[in-house]
Amino acid sequence: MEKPFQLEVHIDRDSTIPLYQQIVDPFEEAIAQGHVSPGQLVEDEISMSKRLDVSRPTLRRALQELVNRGLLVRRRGIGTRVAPSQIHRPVELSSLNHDLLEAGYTPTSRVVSYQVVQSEAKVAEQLGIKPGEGTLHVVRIRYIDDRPLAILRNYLPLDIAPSWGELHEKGLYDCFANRDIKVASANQIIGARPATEEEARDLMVPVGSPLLTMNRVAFTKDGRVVELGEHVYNPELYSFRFTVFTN
Amino acid sequence: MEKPFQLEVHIDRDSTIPLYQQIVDPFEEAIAQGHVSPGQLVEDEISMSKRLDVSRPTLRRALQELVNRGLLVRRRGIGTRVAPSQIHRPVELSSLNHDLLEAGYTPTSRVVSYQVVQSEAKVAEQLGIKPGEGTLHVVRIRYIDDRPLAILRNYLPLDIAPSWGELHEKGLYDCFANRDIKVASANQIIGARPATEEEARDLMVPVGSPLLTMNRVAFTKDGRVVELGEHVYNPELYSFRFTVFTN
DNA sequence: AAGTGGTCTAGACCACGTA
DNA sequence: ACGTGGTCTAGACCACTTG
Repeated sequence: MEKPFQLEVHIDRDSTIPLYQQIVDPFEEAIAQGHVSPGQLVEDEISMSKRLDVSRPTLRRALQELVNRGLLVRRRGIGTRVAPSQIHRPVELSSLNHDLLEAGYTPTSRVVSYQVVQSEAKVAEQLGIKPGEGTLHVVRIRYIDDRPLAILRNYLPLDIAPSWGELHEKGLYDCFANRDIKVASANQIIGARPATEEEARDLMVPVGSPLLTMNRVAFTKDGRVVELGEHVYNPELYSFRFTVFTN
Repeated sequence: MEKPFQLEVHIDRDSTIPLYQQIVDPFEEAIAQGHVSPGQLVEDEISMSKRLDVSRPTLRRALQELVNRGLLVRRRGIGTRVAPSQIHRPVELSSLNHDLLEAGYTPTSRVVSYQVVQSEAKVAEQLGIKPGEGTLHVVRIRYIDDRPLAILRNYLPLDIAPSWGELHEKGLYDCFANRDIKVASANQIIGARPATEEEARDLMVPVGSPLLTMNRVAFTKDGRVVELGEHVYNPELYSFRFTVFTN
């Protein structure tokens, strides 16, 4: 007999937060905090729905969400278990950026260029505006512990463009949040190429040394383009980590 | 008045395929085939559930799945629309690999090394075996149109290791499929670094030129590690493209 | 046989946006 | 006021695994 994990949570039926969300969030937190061990059996959905006094479909919706995020594994006839730790605790590896952040260093950004330019054909097409129309071109350099980490080049629609001062103080996405703009999805392309002379100077690396590149087009859920990014990273300080799920 | 799109689909209640799946798949196909325009309004869920003779929760489940995949956008009080094309038709850009595939060239692989080795500490830890235990180490070179595209280095558990001949004929994941092994998730790390002498020779690029690297640990849904990959790509021929959704 | 998760139903009420 | 999607319920039946 294995003792199943019972999530301790109080459901507030007067809250505006959906019931399933009131289960998902604490459960995710419990896993993140290590209050449940990876691989541990979880209380079955019938008991849990009775105990928390929600309907089975509602509880199932919560559990399904956690399965989608890779935190739970369910097997018919067997039960529900917390996913093995490796899956939701991505490998620690060599990214100085990550190490420095863990060590408490804070990243800083410097705006090195901020100007409205006529959009070239390619940029205009991706932004969904006419070629030649104005767009804000911003170049920032990101540092961590005073070491240059990346050059961030962005094209932004003028009507949602953050001010210079705003950008200097906060990240781009914080500026968006202040305008109630939520990025819902983004197309990304990751590649590599040699550093140009200017990039080498800005990042303090040899000319021609490898750079990690990321091009991004970000959308709101309505499909509006809000950001076009062309970023280059020093690969000795930065790498991309993520978990993919197959369907 | 805008005419909403009505999905033409026959629901087979005797099929073993779930009803919602019988809606998801054709809908996805209809969007991929361009039978619906991006941004086009979709029939509301009440009408659609009546028309297809399924319950509203069942239809909602299908639509929600399509929303999760970024194919539909729903707004309360407004309706459901096909997502803008940019979101589900990722940018065409400079990847010779992609171009060559489109042009009909077929990729080939050559197994350059196939041997059982004692696992080093790091490899053993990631594979979930004891250090020194045996593991199959495979090195392949992938070509496209006779140009070397990538060096694929893999460590595999011995009990699911494909034979040399098998690997030569098919891809690694095809070999897994033959053993009824389904990869459910993978942790990936993408970075860049200079080519070593050996890599430069294999990929026919200058020593020290930029390479795109991808390290992957692949899991079954039970959390079992089935593959450990250390791949390097010629960045002039290959890049990673994907869409991310924020929650 | 018993217990698990997977699918499906018919209906209710609510929140939001438009008119 | 109306129509849209969002949430929730109580219960049914099925498929799979284990004892």
